[in-house]
Amino acid sequence: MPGRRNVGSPWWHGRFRGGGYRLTVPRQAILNVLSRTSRHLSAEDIYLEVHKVHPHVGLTTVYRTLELLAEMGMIFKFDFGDGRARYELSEGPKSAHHHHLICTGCRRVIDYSGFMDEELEFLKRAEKGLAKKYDFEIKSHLIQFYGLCDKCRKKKAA
Amino acid sequence: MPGRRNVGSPWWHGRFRGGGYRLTVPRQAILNVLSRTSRHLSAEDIYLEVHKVHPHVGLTTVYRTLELLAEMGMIFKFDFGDGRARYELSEGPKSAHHHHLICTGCRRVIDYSGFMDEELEFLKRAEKGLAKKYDFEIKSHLIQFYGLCDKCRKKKAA
DNA sequence: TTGATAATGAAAATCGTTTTCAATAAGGAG
DNA sequence: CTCCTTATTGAAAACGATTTTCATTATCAA
Ligand SMILES: [Mn+2]
Ligand SMILES: [Mn+2]
Ligand SMILES: [Zn+2]
Ligand SMILES: [Zn+2]
Repeated sequence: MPGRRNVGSPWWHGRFRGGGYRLTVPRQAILNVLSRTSRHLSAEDIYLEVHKVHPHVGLTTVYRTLELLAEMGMIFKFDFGDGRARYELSEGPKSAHHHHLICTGCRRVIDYSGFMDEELEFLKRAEKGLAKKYDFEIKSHLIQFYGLCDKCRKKKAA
Repeated sequence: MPGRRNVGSPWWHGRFRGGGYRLTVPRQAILNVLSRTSRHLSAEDIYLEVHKVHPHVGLTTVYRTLELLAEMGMIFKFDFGDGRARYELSEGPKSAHHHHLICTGCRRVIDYSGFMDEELEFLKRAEKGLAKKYDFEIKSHLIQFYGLCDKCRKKKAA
């Protein structure tokens, strides 16, 4: 039965071995949760989700794992202004480079991935200019738009 | 002695009267601190600075005032990733629209105000496209670049 | 199978920020 | 100017997300 051996061995296994890290049950569970959702989960959200399958996994471990994954560049950590950090997978089959629209009325967060060509153009120029002007090497960027979603705009009008 | 009357009556006085707010000693002191610096102060930074002149002003009042000023749009509140909010005046004689370069090596924050024409171009297109695609009305934006400053880059090379 | 040690979990600690509540003071009315 | 309403304040306590501590457990290379 060839091909059966690697079932349950997702794409991220190699990343851990490389860094000298151990691939533990909590870490796999957390990565599974993150890879299944397109939402922007908090540490507690993830803890609760993991808890359904692995009730013994603690919130502390969730925090530690998220910190590690962020260091490894496997997840992004965001501050959308509601007092808790939120996380999402940075790579993998599903996720693509995107930014966020944040509704200041209802706190809804919308993934936004259009106009990446314009953005790339802007970033390329900025990167070059900033490197020269401030002797600063850009590694990553954060772009967020704040405003009102359709529902909140209609609510306001009423 | 015409012209003497308004000494000590800065440009922001009118903003308070308009909103039905009282222009108190702590609020003026906080605005004075913010208007004198180009740094990105935390609530405690501001508290300590105000404390030199007005030792009776409490940290609680600083937090409350900062919240009010942010609501009024007179200051911006930032998260540069060091676990505390940082503030800067959003308008006034000195400040101009700008964004931030954040060194992930030493946490230094550099004000960046070049290439605003490119940015404006990008934002204009994004705004229009997002309004149509997501029915979302952009009110403001946050752009931050992360990377390594000159000193940290040299340190790393050594 | 075994040993070194990375990783874990429960509880306590941390720390920036918010809430509580009685006392104070800004500023309009008279 | 004086009085009065009430917005504002300050000290202390509460809050809540995140981090630290430390004894126990589990990973995985040998
Ligand atoms: Mn997203
Ligand atoms: Mn700035
Ligand atoms: Zn909304
Ligand atoms: Zn640096």
